[in-house]
Amino acid sequence: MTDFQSNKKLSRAFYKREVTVVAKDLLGKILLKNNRKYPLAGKIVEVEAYHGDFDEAAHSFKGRTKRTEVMFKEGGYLYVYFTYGAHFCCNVVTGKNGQGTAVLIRAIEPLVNFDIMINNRFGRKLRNENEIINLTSGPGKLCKAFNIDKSLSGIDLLGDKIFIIDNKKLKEKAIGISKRIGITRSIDLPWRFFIKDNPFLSRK
DNA sequence: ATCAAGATTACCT
DNA sequence: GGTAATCTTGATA
Repeated sequence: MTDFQSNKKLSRAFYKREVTVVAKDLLGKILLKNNRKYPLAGKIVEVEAYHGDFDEAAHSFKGRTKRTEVMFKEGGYLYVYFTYGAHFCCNVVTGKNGQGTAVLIRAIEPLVNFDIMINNRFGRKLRNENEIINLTSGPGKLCKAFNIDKSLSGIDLLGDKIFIIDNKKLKEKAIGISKRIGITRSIDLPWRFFIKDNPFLSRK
């Protein structure tokens, strides 16, 4: 029993707060997915906030569609989308019902059952240690490693299949802030949050 | 029915 | 540093 497993699952109230607050507070927390027998777990080290009201980069900006419906739930649900014909990305829905705000999980530091994540991601065993740093250092990569796909979109993070558990609060000076990555609109919002100097970030 | 864009990644020089 | 791959979604006809 590793120590983080005795910590508490994050509450509905945690997720229902304002999206940038939740985004920052998710850093250092543990994402856990219960597989058949072995749990997959990793520390969240990089996130981005998206806000449907005035943020043109958010999928929810243009209103409800079949794809983005999940993003308008109340905080504490998972929103998964498919992009570039190849990758799934997972988000934590935040705020009140109908708001359309969510936090994209961009990078994770793997903690347990590396062999399963490695197999999920590469379809084989580890060839060299350099592949560890590349395992979950990006939104598409971590979904592959955790085997997260669209079938999990809309799932409740207060359930037992996939959830996030609490961890020690980070010091303010350990957190970095920047513009978001890979978008073409509303590019100046400083809504990317990351743990400074963590080796598992999507960009140096 | 057709089309363009995309919250990315891997592989190339 | 540049770009091809790949297909779902949402918009337009």
